[in-house]
Amino acid sequence: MQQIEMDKYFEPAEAETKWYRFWEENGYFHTERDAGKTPYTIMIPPPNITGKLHIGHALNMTLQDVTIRMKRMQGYSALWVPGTDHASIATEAKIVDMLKKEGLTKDALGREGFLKRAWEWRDEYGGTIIKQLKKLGSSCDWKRERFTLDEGLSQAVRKVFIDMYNEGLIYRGERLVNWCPCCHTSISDAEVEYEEEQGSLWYIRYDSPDKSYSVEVATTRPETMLGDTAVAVNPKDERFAHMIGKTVVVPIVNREIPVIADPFVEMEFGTGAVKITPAHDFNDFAAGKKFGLEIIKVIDEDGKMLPLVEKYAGQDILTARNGIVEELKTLGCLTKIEPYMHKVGKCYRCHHTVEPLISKQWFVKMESLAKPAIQVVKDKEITIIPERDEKVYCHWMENIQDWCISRQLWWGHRIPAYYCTKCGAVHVGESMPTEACSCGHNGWVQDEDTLDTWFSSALWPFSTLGWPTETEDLKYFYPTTTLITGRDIIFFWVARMIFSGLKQTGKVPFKKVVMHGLVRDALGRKMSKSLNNGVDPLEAIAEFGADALRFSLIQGLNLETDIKYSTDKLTVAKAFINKLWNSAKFVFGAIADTDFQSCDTVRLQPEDKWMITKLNGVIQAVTEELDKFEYGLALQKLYDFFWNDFCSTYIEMIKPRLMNEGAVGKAEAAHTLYRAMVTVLKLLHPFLPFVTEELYAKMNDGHKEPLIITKWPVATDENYSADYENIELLKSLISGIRNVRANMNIQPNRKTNLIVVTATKADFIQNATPILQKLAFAKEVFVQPTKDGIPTNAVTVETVEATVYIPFEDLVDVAAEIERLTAEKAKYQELIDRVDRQLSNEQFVAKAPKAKVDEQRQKRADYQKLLAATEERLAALNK
RNA sequence: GGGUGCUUAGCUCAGCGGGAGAGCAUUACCUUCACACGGUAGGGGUCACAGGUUCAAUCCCUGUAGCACCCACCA
Repeated sequence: MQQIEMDKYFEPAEAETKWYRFWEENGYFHTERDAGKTPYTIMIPPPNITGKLHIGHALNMTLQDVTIRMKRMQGYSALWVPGTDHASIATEAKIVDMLKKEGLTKDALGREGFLKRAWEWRDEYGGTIIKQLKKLGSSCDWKRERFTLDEGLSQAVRKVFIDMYNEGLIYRGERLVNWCPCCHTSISDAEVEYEEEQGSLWYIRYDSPDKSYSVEVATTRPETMLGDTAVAVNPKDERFAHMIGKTVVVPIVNREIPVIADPFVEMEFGTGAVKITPAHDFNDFAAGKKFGLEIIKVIDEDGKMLPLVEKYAGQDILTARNGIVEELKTLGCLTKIEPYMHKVGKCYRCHHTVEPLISKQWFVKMESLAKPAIQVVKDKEITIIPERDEKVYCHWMENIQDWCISRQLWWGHRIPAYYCTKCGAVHVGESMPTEACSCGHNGWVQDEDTLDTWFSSALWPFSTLGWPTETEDLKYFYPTTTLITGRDIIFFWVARMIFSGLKQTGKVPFKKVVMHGLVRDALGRKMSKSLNNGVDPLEAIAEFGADALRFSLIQGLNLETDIKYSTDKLTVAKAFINKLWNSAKFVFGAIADTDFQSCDTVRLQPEDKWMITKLNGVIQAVTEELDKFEYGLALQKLYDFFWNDFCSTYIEMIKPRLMNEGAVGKAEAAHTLYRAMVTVLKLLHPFLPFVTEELYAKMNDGHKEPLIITKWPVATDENYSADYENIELLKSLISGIRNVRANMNIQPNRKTNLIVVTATKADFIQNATPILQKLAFAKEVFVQPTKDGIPTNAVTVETVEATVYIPFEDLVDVAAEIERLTAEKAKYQELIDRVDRQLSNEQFVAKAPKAKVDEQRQKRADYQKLLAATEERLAALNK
């Protein structure tokens, strides 16, 4: 056997740079339409240009890359379109922060100046994130990289807005919206997160004008009372029946407001009466509309008090709240304060408390869009994986409210709406009207607002392929095949792509959606800056390599749950890669030394056939698991196969043949070894692209193509079940022998003769002598059909088809062997008893399937045989 | 308040109607010619709890508890 000159360990850094450049420069990531192939399209969830790669991106990218690399190898026209998202609100906030450090503000720069800075930001950080995606090994088609603010995508956005406006699906209205006073913009319902917070419940008494009766209300927000325009009670509530239709007076502002009755009021909660502030609460807004109440704004866009009462004007909410509570105390209207835990809406970007505010905004009418979007999922035109997320999706879609799409931000797609500066008439179109308004005035101004960032990403699957132009790419690659994304953006993004795709293209945007969980730390906590428990993927790559990071993210992965991640997983990954590296070194030596290509199947040995059988099994299993997006199981099956079957069993079994000149089937061993190694490299390539490509390049077998574009393995129909069973028997003999030797404390360097008694497997066992010598520490192996003439002083290993006798010579303790056999005997007896309990149960014999009953009978016979043999040995030793 | 899911070895996770599994960690032994980032053998689990269905339940059904996530206008 030749020794191959190879580094002791795989060096990731060098290989990663080398191979990534090689793949990219040779165009292996680039995909063109090919009528002879089936397209397989994945659109990247475009990362924001706000920051750097985090572990969640690493997981998401790895899963997409595993899938696209397999599909590429399977001969699909595999396209993975990359790109980035302008992320309006998040990016704008970052830029504002940056300006603040320079002593600048948005207003000081003006819209144009601000946008110039924003584009500079994009050029810098958009490039950074792309470089980092490449570090992971992502095989995206970079020639097709897109950005949500690209001209093409912007045109798609304008067209959608204009068309839907003309259809009446987009409208402008003055409504109560979620307002973030920090980001200074409206946000959609989906962008509000609710957090538990310790607050108080204040009880306030509202008297009637003549003080003949009064009503107490309970509120978590006393400051909004300045805008109260009614008190509501439940119509069934007799406590308040006498005052329904009458009035009470709001303290401080001394406004006389009606007492109204509506079933939405919970009689049991608080006092059973609720103050109505239509301008600052969704529930109250609805009630206000229903009862035609006046809407009085209390709080402005900055979260400051409006001048309803002079002394509170301009105060922030909490200051005003304290003042008002004090004043109510003085007036004697505050009857009780109790602590109260409640959920408060927070902005998902900046986590400031969201303020419901009356505002004129643009909305998408959802009802008609939601229905078909639910239908395609129910009809399985779109398969959501894991399946249970289907329910989550449908439930949300069925209860969807209109989508507020306008944002009071500058960074984004500006709304293509123009207003007459005289009469305010609205014109929606590609550009500013040149003609006069119907009022006769000719002066227009464009809407200042931009669109929700998700409005443009909703179009991503088709806008990236050239839509609204009916391009050839669009026809070929759309609908896309699979979307792989985190569960956290199911509503923000996945849902909106589905209804947008259906509406704009008449087709589903993708056929499958694969959703994965969040990456958490080892204790299951979210990774966050404040906890400082994050794992930096770039650091992990620097220390362990991109392959190791990818492996560590997939190992033990399931799509249902969040992923608990710890750096221990990187150590496991590194050990695996090391094992792969060294096994390859061994294989290269074997094939360099042998005319392995001249394999003759006639000379294949049982262990070769066993290996081929196992190989077919793993090819099928890995392919099936990956097609089900069971990445964790696919990798686990590969791991087990590679480590146990390939390395520990097969390589060890063929070493005697490879080491001996002229051994029977030497070329066949080398060939099977080669065949298995190539298959392992191919199956592992999607998971570990760099080390597998490096090893494949080092393999001196005359191949021309790099691994990335070789054919994915397919199982053959070779059937070697008899040989397979023989090797399984041999394995159990070997482990039995090792077991008793370890029990007897026999050192490995002490070889012993083996006498194998077998009526059925004599030839096979005799031929396996070199394997038994290597793996079972045998000196010589004698095979005989009966136990005639076997010496009494021997240790035994019993199997159903063969018994191994290991003569003692001098070192073995007879008493210990008797003890061991006694334990064996008890074990067999227990097994027999268990089977007997079943077989003596008439119900079991009568009702269980016949095959199962036969199986148990066979088991009993086998155990009985082993028990008898053990008893016989005991009797002999006891003499 | 509703919904969904989870609970299997110290940890991360498989499995699944008929003898409890893997990896890591741990114990003992071994530097044997690919690999000590290795090898061999071992220890460790009333498969959350309580009922039910069944000849048979870790696996199916119901309930309970704990945990997680999602949704929702009880002020």
